[in-house]
Amino acid sequence: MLSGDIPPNQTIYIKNLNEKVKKEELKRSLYALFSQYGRILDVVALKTTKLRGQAWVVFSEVTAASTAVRQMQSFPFYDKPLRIQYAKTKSDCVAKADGSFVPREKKKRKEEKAAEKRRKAEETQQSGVASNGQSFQSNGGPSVSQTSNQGKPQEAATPNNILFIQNLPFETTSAMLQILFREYPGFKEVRMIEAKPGIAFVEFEDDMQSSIAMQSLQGFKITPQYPMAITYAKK
DNA sequence: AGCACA
Repeated sequence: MLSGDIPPNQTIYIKNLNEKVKKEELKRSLYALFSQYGRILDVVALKTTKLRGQAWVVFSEVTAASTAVRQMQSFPFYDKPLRIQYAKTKSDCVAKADGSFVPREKKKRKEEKAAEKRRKAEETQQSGVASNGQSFQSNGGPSVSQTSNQGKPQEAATPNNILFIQNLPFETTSAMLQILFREYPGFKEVRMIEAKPGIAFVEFEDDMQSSIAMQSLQGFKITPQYPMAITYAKK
């Protein structure tokens, strides 16, 4: 099997990520890029020596993960092709949702393993040694787990640097759209067609930049009754 | 290359 015989999982494991990208930006960009395949429950990325260059994107549906694995395979992301597989284990946020979550002991490192051993010994002989002097200060990360966003359903959406905007109020002008879209890096131009009111094309320099703008402005209302619907233009 | 949940 191409995915390295790992069974399907609603979480995808991504490697070969550009390690120069800062963690929060990386998470945001991954969220932006992958939310086209479905609702994302969490994005996990750490920059420890063991885990830099990798990330996990947790979808609410396995089918969304499958589509993402296929369609975003080798997608150039910060100048490096994504390598995507299914994750090997269930994500905590999923376990928490289905009730199977059990907080793990931190047996990641040798010292911690040793600590655990000590602890176990302690347990068995009921000695009251309060030896664990670790003042465990979690390094204050805001842990940007996205709150409930509306996920766009999963269709064969092939990324494109050109976005297709629909459901615009007829009075929308390209100048109005420019004001919105030019905030996003890589913006090139807005094109509208006189004969077809309510739609527009917005071009970016590349797929990634268009994806980020799409995610950010998805559903944006120019007027209250018209949330804009953004998809990739057809190639 | 590397599968975690600060």
